[in-house]
Amino acid sequence: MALRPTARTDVNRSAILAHLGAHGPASRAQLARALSLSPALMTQLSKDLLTDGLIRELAHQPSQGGRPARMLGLVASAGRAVGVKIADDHVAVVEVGIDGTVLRTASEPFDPAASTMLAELVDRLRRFIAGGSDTPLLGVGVGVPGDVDAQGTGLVNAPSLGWTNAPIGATLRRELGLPVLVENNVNALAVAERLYGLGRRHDDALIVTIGTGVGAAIVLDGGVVRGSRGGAGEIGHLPVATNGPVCTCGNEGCLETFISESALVRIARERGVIAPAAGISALRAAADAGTTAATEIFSEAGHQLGRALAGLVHVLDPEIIIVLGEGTADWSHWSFGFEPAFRAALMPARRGVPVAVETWQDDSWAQGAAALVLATPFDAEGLAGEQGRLVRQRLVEQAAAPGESA
Amino acid sequence: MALRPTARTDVNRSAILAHLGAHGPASRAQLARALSLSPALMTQLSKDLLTDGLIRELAHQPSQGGRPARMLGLVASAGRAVGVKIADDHVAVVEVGIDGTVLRTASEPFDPAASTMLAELVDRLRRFIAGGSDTPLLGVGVGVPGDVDAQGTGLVNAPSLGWTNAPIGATLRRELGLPVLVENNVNALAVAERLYGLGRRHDDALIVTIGTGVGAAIVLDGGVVRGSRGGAGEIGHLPVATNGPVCTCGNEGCLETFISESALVRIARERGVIAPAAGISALRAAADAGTTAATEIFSEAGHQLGRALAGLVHVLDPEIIIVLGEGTADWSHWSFGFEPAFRAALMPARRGVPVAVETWQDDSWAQGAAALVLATPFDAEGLAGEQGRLVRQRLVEQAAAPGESA
DNA sequence: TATGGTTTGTTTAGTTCTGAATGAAGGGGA
DNA sequence: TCCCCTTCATTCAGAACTAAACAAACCATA
Repeated sequence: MALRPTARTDVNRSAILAHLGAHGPASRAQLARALSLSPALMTQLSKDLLTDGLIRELAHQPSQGGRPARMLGLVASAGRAVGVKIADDHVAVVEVGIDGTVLRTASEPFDPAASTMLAELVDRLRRFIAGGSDTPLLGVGVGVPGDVDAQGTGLVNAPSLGWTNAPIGATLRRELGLPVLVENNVNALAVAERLYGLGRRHDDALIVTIGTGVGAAIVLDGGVVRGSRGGAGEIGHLPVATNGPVCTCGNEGCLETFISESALVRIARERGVIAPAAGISALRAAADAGTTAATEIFSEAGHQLGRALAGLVHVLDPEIIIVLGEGTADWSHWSFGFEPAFRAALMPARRGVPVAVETWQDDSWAQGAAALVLATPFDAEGLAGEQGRLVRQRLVEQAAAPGESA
Repeated sequence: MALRPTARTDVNRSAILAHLGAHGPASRAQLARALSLSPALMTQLSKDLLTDGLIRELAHQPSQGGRPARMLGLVASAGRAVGVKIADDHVAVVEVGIDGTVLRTASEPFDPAASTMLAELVDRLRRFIAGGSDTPLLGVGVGVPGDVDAQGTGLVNAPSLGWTNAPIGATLRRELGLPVLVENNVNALAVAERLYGLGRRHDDALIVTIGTGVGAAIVLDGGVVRGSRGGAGEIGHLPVATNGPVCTCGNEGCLETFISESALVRIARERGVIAPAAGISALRAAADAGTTAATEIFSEAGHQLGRALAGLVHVLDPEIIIVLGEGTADWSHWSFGFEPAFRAALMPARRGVPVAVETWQDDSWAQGAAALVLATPFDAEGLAGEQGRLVRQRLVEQAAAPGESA
């Protein structure tokens, strides 16, 4: 493919801002190296950004053998973003600063199958946004448990929510008058992980979530893989056994039927480890208390996950596997089965692939969605399309004239 | 002629040439759209290429509502490339024109485990190249059954050849004095498929080879995925059964233990379908003759492959699956088991993914390797690195001064 | 304390590329 | 036939970018 020099300055100015936001203050020389731009251009661009009030000069850094670097830092009030996580029973919303820090959170019950669903969603977001600070709001990121045709369009197919071609992006955009980016929730998480988490240092990573279900996002050559219809990363329906429980998808032996939360609960009930009406918390408590039958259930799940991920390491050759999600709270129990199965199933040449478990917070999903907005400056290939351009535009415009914010 | 064309012009000039080679003649406007360049720049670049004699103006095309397009086409004598396939018992070499057509082929026995292996390889290539036409030779592409650190470096790890960090790229480059690109053979095939085959119309594809082993290459967002160490696409060791035959990698239930050529032969012998000393051709003959026990073996292999590929469709969300390799000759037998297993294992939303079986020729592997050289112009991200730059340079220089001294 | 080396940042001159206006060449309807 | 529309291609002013030289600030070492 040829280079896309369209709107280069726009992309480069934003890339500087994003880099400062993601990696903290940096010198002009560091930025030039990181973004593959000439020092000459960095001088020019940083001058513009300084006069626009988007960045400012910080203290000098001690010399590293030559002239000491004058650091550049973001002006924190330059912008903020709103992230939305849509689940099958609630909506979580967060407001994050341009540097990725969470400023405000909210969570409310929500019925995605209701006919008034879209109006309700708009209403909730309007109220949340109204309560925010007065720094420019750059846009809204939405994470959904399903396939999204394109981030900028935001047409969602999510069987678990009962959605078929739900026009989330277009509707929110029209009603809120803001740039809106919609993406699969695991992919959004991967974007956040790449900006702020461990993925920052890895251009090829496999990001796996465990919780109510199991999901994955694929980072290759620094970008999150979407696939032809935005559906890449669906590892829950990898066949891992020739005969096994019947999955919701109609098949036997899907990975999900062994390791999803409901699968663990089902197994625990069958084996009498927990009461017929008890749930995952009972199983977790039993395992934490050292009940062998309970820890075995987690360990077996870890075993299945380990084998499946080893297969994916062979297919994708990532540098690292990063595990996230509500289920990571029980990782100590999973790892008993995971580690031996994973390592044994790997070819010798791949046996060194590290597996990292990131700390998980309640609002991580929504934070990931917000990262969609804050990541747009990196989006040179136009993954976010027109909406990404609008986000960049708002960042530059509103900072230049901070008076009328929507 | 331009005084000092920088990297970007170089890339764009080459992108034009590659597009013409891959997709046939095109108008300036079409090229501008395809390569995301402005029409203004296309005018400039095509003028340069015309005066350099690399392209020429063809006939007008009938109007499509406006001014008719004046088509531009490659000058066929602008260059050629050599492709090398290295297998565990022989080496195949082809010479292809800039438009991808095979001009000449050769195949000789070869022992990759011999200590004189590199010298032998150089010798064979020297002799082959000496017999070629006098159009400029742009470079040599090498396909190997193993992991390659980077196309331009060409450090190969190939257990099946007994190679550990074999410096194929550096050695050939030094000895031949030509740009050399080394890549995993399935990845090279994917590059060719993307340039000349069905993959031309698909930015996200899964390319699967069946034959002595089973392999895959992943095309995402238009590019062939290499993974962190050039090892992506290894699907032979996906775990597909909880207990099964022990694989050469030491595990149980790898896909390869069910569907590789040696696995089929082993099963056929166990079941008495073929004689204990007979091989794959005997099994094939039996199946072609309609022997149920033989067709069943293929059908079972198809079943396993179908389930595994369905899993990968969920993970990668390709637009299409393309099947290649020596084994495609028996596809009619495979498909009995493949189709139902594949379709059934897919989630409803993905059930429409087409599976295409491409015609296979003996020299397809080597042709794929040659495509590495001819594809370098597309290589904006520098996958081929310095060697790619050299290929482009040769293309421009040699065409600018054909025959004369430079 | 000079001297040379290193890293950072700026300036200058010149190239590459885009946007917008314009010309070129044809189709189709009243 | 004339007029408007579409698509293809070129021209030109100016923006974006780079390379290369230079200036600034600091360290190390003799």
